[in-house]
Amino acid sequence: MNIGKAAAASGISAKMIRYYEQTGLIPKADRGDSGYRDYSARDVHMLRFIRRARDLGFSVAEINELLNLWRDRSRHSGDVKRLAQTHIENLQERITSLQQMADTLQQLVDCCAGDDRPDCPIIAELEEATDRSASPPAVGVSGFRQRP
Amino acid sequence: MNIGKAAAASGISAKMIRYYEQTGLIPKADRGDSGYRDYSARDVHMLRFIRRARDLGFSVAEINELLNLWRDRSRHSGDVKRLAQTHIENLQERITSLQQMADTLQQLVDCCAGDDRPDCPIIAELEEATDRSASPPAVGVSGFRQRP
DNA sequence: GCTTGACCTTCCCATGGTTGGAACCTGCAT
DNA sequence: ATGCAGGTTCCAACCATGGGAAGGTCAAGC
Repeated sequence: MNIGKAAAASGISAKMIRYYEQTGLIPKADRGDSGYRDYSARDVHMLRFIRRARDLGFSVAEINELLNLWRDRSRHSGDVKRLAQTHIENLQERITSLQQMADTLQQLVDCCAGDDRPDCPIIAELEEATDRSASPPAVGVSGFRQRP
Repeated sequence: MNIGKAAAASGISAKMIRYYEQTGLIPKADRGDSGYRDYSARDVHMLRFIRRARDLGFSVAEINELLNLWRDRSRHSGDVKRLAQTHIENLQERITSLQQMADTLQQLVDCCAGDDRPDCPIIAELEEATDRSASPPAVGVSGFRQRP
């Protein structure tokens, strides 16, 4: 099977398959007489494995570990579980960080009139942070009010 | 004020200040006789503005727009609000995506015994996705059960 | 004056995962 | 034979950031 077929069958682009081979994530593919890479069903299986791991947000380094565990028939599921849990914690950290950004920004947006006047709490906040997390004003961010 | 002081005062590293200048996000700094960059309090103000925008997850391109709006005294707050709202949507998309990953993975982790045996629903899932989103099995992912 | 250490300058390189393109070769169908 | 689709390698770019080398400058202490 050519790299194009393998790409279509696995959901990983031909470009990335070559890249994974180059960086050692996957072993070097066999080559036919023409020099074209040749992939077996087993290879595609591995590529699909990689694809699903990427879909779950694992880094290439983590996928490397997962592949080793996958190949290791005497693996301990505890090792897999630890890896996954660490990754979940990683994801949660990123989520928390992004959510904080979104929340802060949403507060500002809620206070912004959004009209043709220049006064804007969003700009004001960026200009001079009021550290609302320490002492949140009850009335609203930066004291701005919507146009009545 | 030297770049080091400006960096400390703004929270942006000297490296990044030079980078922002090079890429045109900020104007070229004045230079003293020695060739050292010289920053005014106003410059630091702008750098802090940038820093806060980055803390809210805005990209450099978006910060460029924000800076233009900041400098524009006849800006329309509606423009700022739109920019911020688009960014919030962007953040929410990323959050949703990450949360889905975390949820899926958490389900798998919950089903994994995490002991010294090789059987592992996480590996099994990666090996052959069961597309649980389409028809979620009530009993558990991949039918794995914890060791009783 | 001279040394020392901290700071500045520019320039290049690396990260991670992915995509794009150029230049060239092969396989297959007409 | 001709053309096109798809393979090959290599090089570059993205974004934001950090690291480091090689060399110039400032300020303090002797």
